[in-house]
Parts: sequence; C-alpha cells; structure tokens
Amino acid sequence: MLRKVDKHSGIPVYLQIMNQIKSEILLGNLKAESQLPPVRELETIFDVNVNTILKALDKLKNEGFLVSEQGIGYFVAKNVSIDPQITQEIKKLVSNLKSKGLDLYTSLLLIEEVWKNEKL
Amino acid sequence: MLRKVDKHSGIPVYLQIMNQIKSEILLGNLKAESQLPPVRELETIFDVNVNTILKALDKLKNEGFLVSEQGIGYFVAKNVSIDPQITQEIKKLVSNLKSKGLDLYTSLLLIEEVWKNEKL
DNA sequence: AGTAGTGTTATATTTATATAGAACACTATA
DNA sequence: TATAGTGTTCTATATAAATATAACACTACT
Repeated sequence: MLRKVDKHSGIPVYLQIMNQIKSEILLGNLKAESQLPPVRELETIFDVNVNTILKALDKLKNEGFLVSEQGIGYFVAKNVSIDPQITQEIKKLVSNLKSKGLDLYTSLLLIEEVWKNEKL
Repeated sequence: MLRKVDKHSGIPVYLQIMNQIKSEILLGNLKAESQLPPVRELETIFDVNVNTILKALDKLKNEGFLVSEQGIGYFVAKNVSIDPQITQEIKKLVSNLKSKGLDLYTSLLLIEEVWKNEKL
C-alpha cells in the first residue's frame, strides 16, 4: 500500500509520506493499535533518509494519528475511518475522471479550485 | 478569483500560484488570448516576491499555458477548457464532501489515494 | 550481562525556496 | 525623444528540505 515518493514532484517528501500514511488510516487500511514497519524499513519502502521519515512521523504524532514507544515502535493511535459510502462516491468520480482522460494532478487542481470557489 | 497563497502550508508558494492560474484556465475563467495582470500587480495579489511570481509564470510558459511578450505582458496561450459536465460532477462531489464535514485537505488526500489504488 | 531490534538525537553538507532590492530592456504613446 | 508601464535579470541573503553518517537510548529476550 505504501509506495516510493516522487522526489521531483515539487511536493516536499515528508509531506508525501505523511499523506500516504494518513490516507491509509482514513481509508481503514491501517487499523487503530496496529504497528507500523520499523523506521529503517520505512526508509527502504519510501526510499528516503531516516530523518525525513522521522519528520513525517513526528508531525503525524502531533496531529494525533500516531503514537510511538522508544525501543518498541510506531502505532496507529485512533480510529478515524471515513464513512465507506464517501469512499464509494469518490471511487465513482475517480473512475469517471480517468475515463475522460484526465490525469491525477489536473483532477486535484480542479477539485481544489471548485472547493474554494463554491459557497457553502 | 486569484487569491493570496498560504505560506505555511508546506506547499511551495510558486506551485500554489501555478495551480491557481492553471485552474482558472482549465475552468474557463481565464480565456485564451486574455491578458494577465502585470507582474507587479500579481506580487500584490499573491503577496509574494516578483521572483516567485516569475518562477511560476515561467513554468507555466514551459507547460504551454502562457506566453509572454517583453514590455507588454503575459497572456493565456491556448484554450484547454475542461468539459463543463465534468466540472458539474466535481461540484456535486465537493458539496457532498462538504456536507459530510470533511475538509479540503483530507478530501484531496482520499481522492489521491483512491486514484492510485484503483486499477483501470 | 549481552544482544538484536527498535526509536532518537546530533552534526555537517547540499540543494531548493523565497525574499529584498536594484538595475536593465522592450513597447507604446505622448 | 522622453516617459510610463510592462517584462527580465542579477546578486546577496535567509530559511527550509533532504541527505549522509554516526552515535545514543530504550525494550525484550536469551
């Protein structure tokens, strides 16, 4: 589920890592209490330096998504899964956008812009 | 339509500027051939330095969204408007997500993750 | 006590981002 | 030809992001 980051996207790497982990938690793919791979393994998975991993994990701790225990590991803190119905609607839109030939980046742009421009 | 950037979001400012302008073009709010505000005005609009403006505009030129003429100004290059039907579907999902209490950032995360995980 | 497997901290270095401030160059028009 | 309004380039500085490398600290288990 977790995958290498894109070092040339312009998006800071530690943010990409935060986003991946946060998403997995929100989508219910990483359950509360479950343990993350050790940081040195995450280094390999994401293909970045430990310090970058730690920066991401530290921020996720501050946001309450993770807890850590010295000598033991990192754990998912709370259960914050999203309503599966919402996931379903997102899937529909995504497959729709894909079938129209849009790429991910453009799609995200449009969604952000619509979000910020629509009242309510 | 164009608005100040968030200097503390972690997203590079020049990228935020690129994204705003690109979105306006894609949504048809900035028409082909139309002229952008002068760079020194954009400085004020986005509340950043000229050099940062120029970095964003330069990249948009390279992507073919803009052209510039010394002493005259920046112009929207091509007509790349998105199918309005797609915009409509995005609006529906957005208002749906908003009504469920999700915030923009979380929504974008989920969409990106679903996009990358779904085959097809 | 020792060791393997964890997280944590620290220092130095490199590269990317962003700002400030100034000067320069081109275009149109008075 | 002068000037206002544009874009463009340059240099210097500051901060943030990312890497490499090494050492340190805690936990569980033998």
